[in-house]
Amino acid sequence: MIDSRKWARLRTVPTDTDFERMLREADLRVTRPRLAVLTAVHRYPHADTDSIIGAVRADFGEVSHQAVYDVLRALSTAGLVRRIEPAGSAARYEARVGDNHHHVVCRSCGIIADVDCAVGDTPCLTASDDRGFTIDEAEVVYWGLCPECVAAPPRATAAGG
Amino acid sequence: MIDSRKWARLRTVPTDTDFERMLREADLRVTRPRLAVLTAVHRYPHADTDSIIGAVRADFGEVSHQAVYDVLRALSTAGLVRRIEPAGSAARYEARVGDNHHHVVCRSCGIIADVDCAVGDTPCLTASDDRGFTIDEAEVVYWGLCPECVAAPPRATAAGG
DNA sequence: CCATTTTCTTGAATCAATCAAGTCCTGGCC
DNA sequence: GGCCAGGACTTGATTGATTCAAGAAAATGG
Repeated sequence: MIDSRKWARLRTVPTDTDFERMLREADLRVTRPRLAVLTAVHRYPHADTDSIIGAVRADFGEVSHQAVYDVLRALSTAGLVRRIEPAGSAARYEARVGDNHHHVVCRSCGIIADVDCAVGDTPCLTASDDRGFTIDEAEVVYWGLCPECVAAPPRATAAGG
Repeated sequence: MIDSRKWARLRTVPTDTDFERMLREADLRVTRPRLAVLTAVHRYPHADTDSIIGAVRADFGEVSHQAVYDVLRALSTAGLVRRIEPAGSAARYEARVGDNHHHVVCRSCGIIADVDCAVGDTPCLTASDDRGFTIDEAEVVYWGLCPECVAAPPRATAAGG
């Protein structure tokens, strides 16, 4: 299911040592499950919790689903990963943090892609009327169809990614 | 819990007959549960399913939760109501449809307010790079704190509305 | 008023996520 | 290098929102 060798050939990515350092710098204890989850999120951007559990178990061994949930929460809180929840989908996670990028979601197959914001670093923060709210983030989700689904709509609705 | 008389004094809103006409025009059969749900969504914008069930039962009588779920789906599909799902919240519904407005969500109490888009009728539809997707909608959610929560953060986290 | 088709009721099931209690392990200390 | 305390992981149950399924009831067209 996962060919990490092939993947390693294709991209330059954080090593296990990098992940360890990231955890330490975030004041998080370094554990195998955490390294495995961090690796999985980097390897499979926008994966949902279940896929991450699968990936973690594939290249590390049995880990409880609860541990993965705990780790994902810890990493999100620490800012090492970002949690996204497109309507109609379970929570998904990505390792690209710190910039304010947005997402395109395919209505048909559910696949998600990143989109840089055109308006600068903290974009869109200007609502026409903020209703008195103190706004700190503008989240943008573009909905449509991915190239594959435009060409040939798949069997079922939503999912996968 | 619901003072419809007071509410009626304050706003001019669709009457029961209007709702009936809306349903017929959408090729939906006119039933008491549907009228009740449609009324509730108009009366309580951004309410979640559970609140809608409560409102429907309060001014109509016992209705199964399943019926409300079914009706909300039918109304959403027909475009008579719009379903929104802010991260961390259950599905919510609003009757303001047809325009592309956005939402501000309070991180503390969960309350939602409408925000008109500054950029025109079909705003934000221009992603910096659409990744080959065919985009048909841009959904914007502003996150922050509502005026009340800025002044005095409430007891618990998230919810209400 | 009847037939057809849709909608509603009842009750169970699913899925994602969380809670809780106990065991295990990491990191700091001697 | 071993010990301790608090944090992290395992196991198992539970919640909450939503959906599935089968039959009863009601709405529309004739």
